[in-house]
Amino acid sequence: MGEQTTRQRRQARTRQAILDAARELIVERGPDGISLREIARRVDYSPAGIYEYFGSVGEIIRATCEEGFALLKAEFDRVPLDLPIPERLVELGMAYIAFAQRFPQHFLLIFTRLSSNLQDSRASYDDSDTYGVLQRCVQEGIASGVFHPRPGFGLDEMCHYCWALVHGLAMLRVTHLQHVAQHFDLMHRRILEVQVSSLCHP
Amino acid sequence: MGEQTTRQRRQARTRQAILDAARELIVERGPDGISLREIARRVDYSPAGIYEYFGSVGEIIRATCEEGFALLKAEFDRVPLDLPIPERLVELGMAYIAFAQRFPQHFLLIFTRLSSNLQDSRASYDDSDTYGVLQRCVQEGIASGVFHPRPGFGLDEMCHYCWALVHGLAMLRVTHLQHVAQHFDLMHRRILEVQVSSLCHP
DNA sequence: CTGATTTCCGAACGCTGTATGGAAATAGTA
DNA sequence: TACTATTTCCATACAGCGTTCGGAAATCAG
Repeated sequence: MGEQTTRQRRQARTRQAILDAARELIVERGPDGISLREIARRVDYSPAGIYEYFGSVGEIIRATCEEGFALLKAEFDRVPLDLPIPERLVELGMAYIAFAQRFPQHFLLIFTRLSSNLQDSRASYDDSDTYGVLQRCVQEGIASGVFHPRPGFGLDEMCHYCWALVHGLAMLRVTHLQHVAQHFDLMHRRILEVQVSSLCHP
Repeated sequence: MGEQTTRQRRQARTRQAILDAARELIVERGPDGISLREIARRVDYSPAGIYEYFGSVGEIIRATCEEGFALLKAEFDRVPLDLPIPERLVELGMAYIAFAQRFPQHFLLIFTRLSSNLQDSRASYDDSDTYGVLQRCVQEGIASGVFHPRPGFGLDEMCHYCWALVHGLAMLRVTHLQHVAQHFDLMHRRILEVQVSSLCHP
């Protein structure tokens, strides 16, 4: 049993080393720069040796994306829970965008490569309950009477509304506007404030 | 001179055949499925022969994206100009989303591969003035007093607000929600209506 | 018909992900 | 400790990719 754990620990350490190399590679070269052979070089393995730990390069990408979701969740957790709900919703949105700006390659990997990967393996992934954070915030806003749902525009629509906007803002920032030096933070905040206020007034 | 035009016409026809093959390939296999060698096979050329017409596979992608922008512009042009401005803005957004749903591979190519392509060649691309359509519509709304700008939330912010939301809705639809059978059209419309109304009330 | 130019391709280079079969290292057991 | 079984790891090979280069073929201009 102790020996088994020794093996498992070694296995886990190697797995993590592979994921670390993958993460560095993504940061350096972007989503297209991921290469199983380059990862193998960095962890001093042969290309074939990697297959003992991951079944394909797609699995490595999936695992790296899950690490990314954990990072996003960490950004969410830094938003104070005692903030008034409208402000909290704005801050959650800003956290989403901040994540995209701080880890643009991770963000792009998750939202432009993950889904095309999954249609092959049909497997799911762990998003660290990031959507749940949004959902609970909006739900709280509705329950406390701050947000006003109407027929055909309830919790689901509100959540999708919020998610789509911050997703669009973040995505545009790291793709089409990636080379624009201007700071968008203030504009983003103003936009989010307008959106949140549109949830308040019926 | 007549002979020159003969050559130029032949050249243009071959170029178009290459782009047609590229477009079909994208539709069949998605943004990752583009292959210069497969394009060459379909137009009965050798891989090296393609380089007489395009300097790299990146150039083919750029040209295909520009074709995509023209398609998007065509969707925009189907929106009646005599519609009241708020409804017109909603319809423009729906047209954007409709384009993404009708040509998901084109949409993904444009908004997830084009920008990573361009950082290499530093070159620009023709977006068929699609952003201009949005800008003029919002501008008209402000000028006619339907939309109410405020300090720190003027034309630019409004446009970015609108673009980001529809972009997020469209992107989520064709990536993370691509396998959800449910029809999102009604939800999208409701969301856009809420957003546009938030531009009207100060 | 001749010379210049454009068009096209065969071959090669270096890169990629992945499958296979067997060697090396490690583990459990007698 | 010695033997067997399992896990770990790699050399090799295969098929694909984008791109470059040199020269052949076709087309053009004079």
